[in-house]
Amino acid sequence: MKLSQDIVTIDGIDKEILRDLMQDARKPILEIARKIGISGAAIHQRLRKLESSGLIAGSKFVINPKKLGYATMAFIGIYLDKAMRNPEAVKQLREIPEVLECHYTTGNWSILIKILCKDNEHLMNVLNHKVQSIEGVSRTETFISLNQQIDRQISL
Amino acid sequence: MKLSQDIVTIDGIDKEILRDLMQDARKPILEIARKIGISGAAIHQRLRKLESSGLIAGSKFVINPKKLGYATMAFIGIYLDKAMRNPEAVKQLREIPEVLECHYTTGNWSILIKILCKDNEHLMNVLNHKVQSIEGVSRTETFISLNQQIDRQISL
DNA sequence: GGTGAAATTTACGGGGC
DNA sequence: GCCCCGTAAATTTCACC
Repeated sequence: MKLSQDIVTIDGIDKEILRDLMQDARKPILEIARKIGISGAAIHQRLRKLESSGLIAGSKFVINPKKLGYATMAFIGIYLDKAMRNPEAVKQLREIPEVLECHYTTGNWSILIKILCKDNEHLMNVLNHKVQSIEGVSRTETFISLNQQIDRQISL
Repeated sequence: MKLSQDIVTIDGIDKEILRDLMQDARKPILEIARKIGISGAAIHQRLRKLESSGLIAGSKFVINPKKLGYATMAFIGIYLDKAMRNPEAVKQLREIPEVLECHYTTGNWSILIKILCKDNEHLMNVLNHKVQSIEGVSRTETFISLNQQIDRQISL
């Protein structure tokens, strides 16, 4: 088991395996094996090593939120009164299911969040009744994503 | 086959299946079946329906970028000279592998991107030599993510 | 690291209810 | 919409090189 701070080195075969699975997590290992030209067992043990190294964080089904009526994504920059209140504010942000990401950031804001709502009215409700009511939040700046053109992971 | 604009309605069993697979795309269907208490075939045909409805967009292996030395995430607001140049600018942003997301946004900027680099120096290089050199980009504002506290999908 | 084969478990599809 | 069942395929582990 590698230590958490270690950097993992991978070769071309690892990259090929990961590229395939990053695109489709349920792609059969044997199919990848046939394509690359090594045995399924070899890929299996490479994956086990990559998992235990921590490079593979997991796998996810990806849902299309629009199909559930969630069509409004927005980024919200948050100004906090005191930097010391940050952990408590994050804890409360975590309780808001519409919040998908939360970053401590450099620059104007203390925190930047990504939020997913059904529509503008829903967004307004979340902003006014949930985000703004968190203690320490003094002001917010909202940027609605009119259209997401790129969405991908790190390229190997 | 449902039309693209249709909203999909799902019941509690669908939610349970999806919640499991959103957390681990390789979780065996039979395991989910045993947990829920219905047959694997039932889950199988529910998944087929959810896929053809477009609600399931796919599946992904999730990589931990820090293990490859990518430790600096940043959001960059981009001002463009002319709104008409947007499609061309996005096309060029797509060629920059460090760019993970790209959104047309309301507010100050024309575009907001999320970027992933190894360190601050790498980020500076991408900004100065790749992003800033795109025609139409007049100014940028950078917000470095010091720490990402929340990262999740829509909750069902 | 890799192979190849055996054993186990899953995925998949049809027919019935 | 779900179950049972048969077939095909995938996963996983093993001894061996």
